[in-house]
Amino acid sequence: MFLLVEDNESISKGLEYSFKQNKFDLKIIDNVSETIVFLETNNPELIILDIALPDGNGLDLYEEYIKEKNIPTIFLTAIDEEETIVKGLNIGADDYLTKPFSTKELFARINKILRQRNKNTIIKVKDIKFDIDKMVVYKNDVPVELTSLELKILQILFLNVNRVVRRTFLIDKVYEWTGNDINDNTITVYLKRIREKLKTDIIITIKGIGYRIDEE
Amino acid sequence: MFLLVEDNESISKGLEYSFKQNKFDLKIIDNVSETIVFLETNNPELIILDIALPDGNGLDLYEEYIKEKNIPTIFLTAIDEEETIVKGLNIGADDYLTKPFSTKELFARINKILRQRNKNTIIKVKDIKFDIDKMVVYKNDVPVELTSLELKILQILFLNVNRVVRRTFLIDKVYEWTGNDINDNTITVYLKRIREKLKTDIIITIKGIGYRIDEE
DNA sequence: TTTAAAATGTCACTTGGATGTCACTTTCTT
DNA sequence: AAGAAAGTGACATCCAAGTGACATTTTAAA
Repeated sequence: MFLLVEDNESISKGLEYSFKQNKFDLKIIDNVSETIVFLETNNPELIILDIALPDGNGLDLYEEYIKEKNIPTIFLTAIDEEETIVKGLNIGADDYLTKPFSTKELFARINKILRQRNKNTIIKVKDIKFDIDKMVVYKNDVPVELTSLELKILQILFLNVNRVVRRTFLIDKVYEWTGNDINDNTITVYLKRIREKLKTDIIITIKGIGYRIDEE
Repeated sequence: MFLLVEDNESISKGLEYSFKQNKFDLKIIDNVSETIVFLETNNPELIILDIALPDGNGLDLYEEYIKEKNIPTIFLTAIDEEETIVKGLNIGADDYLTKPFSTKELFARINKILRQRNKNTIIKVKDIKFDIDKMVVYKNDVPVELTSLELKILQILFLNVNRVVRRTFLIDKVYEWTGNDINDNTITVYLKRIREKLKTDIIITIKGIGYRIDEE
């Protein structure tokens, strides 16, 4: 099932029709908050996401609720937003279209993404490989046994290669479901354990801020 | 056997040669009516179909005689027909190529389609075989008796070979029709029963995340 | 319709690895 | 050099998955 998040009715009605023509199941939502709720219990195979929405910003929505779920996303942007978006793009897994766009082009992009999808999403940095679909980490092609929280944390870092991940962000993401107050040191300890198991130095500490993985 | 329906001789001769090179059996027909007759008694595994034909339209031919037979089809189109075709496309099972195209690309698409085809019927991992069409599971070619829910769960795992399937996802999929709240442990128990019946270790537990079947 | 067998869903219990925190040390920054 | 942030090793606790048994529901057979 596909998800379209778009508040412009002329666009959403049009796509609704085209998708039906092609026998695709398309769910349409026109605001951020409903989308968040929807994603709690649904896993669309692909999301088409407008950037400008009545109650928020598509990019933020993506960063906070979609990225981690690793759902392929196509952004819809007005031309003047183009600059903004390209920056945040996890190119390969995601794509964007500038309005106005042709349905044909949209379908072409969907095809491209779904084709890629069938391959595994693997992120490689130096001698460490993270297979997101399998949720397995390899060092020199040998699987490394990580616990679920270690995986979760490392995944966040890998999904943000070349970008600093704040400690607070990690705590938020990893423990959002529970109401527990988590000791700040816990994150430190996990980072230690991850480094220990991977025997690697790819995770850089930025003191006072967080951690970052660099690719060369 | 493959079927090419194309009236442009420079294309058909070229492909005839390429297919022979690759030891593929290719039947060539240059019009609609003969194709209809041919399909009454033959079932090519894939059809490459030109849209513009001397005595009719490839799309109509497809709609009326091919679609129902569920034969994978690649359309050949001139650029200005592109708009028309994309609409009718059963994306995934079918594909299209814009003329001029490279033989290499054509073969790539054929491969892709045939791969999907095979993948969707029988999936084999180690000594376990899952026939999706029949919905039967074999261990060393001996059918194993699974209940319907056990099958459903195993099917989801097999359709996601090499990918983690989250427990929540399993619950969603298996019980989407009912509104019942399902005990989380239920999934655990089913996994136990499946493993018991199959006497296999192909289902890997990823603690805190879900389950995964790996093909080697 | 009745009845037995099979399927399904839940419970209580176990277990070993996962998790979170502490007290302490080291490193970085100014 | 001092203070703050991050790293370390050890430890107590917890919890997710696994298990066997059982109650209930569905199905098919008599």
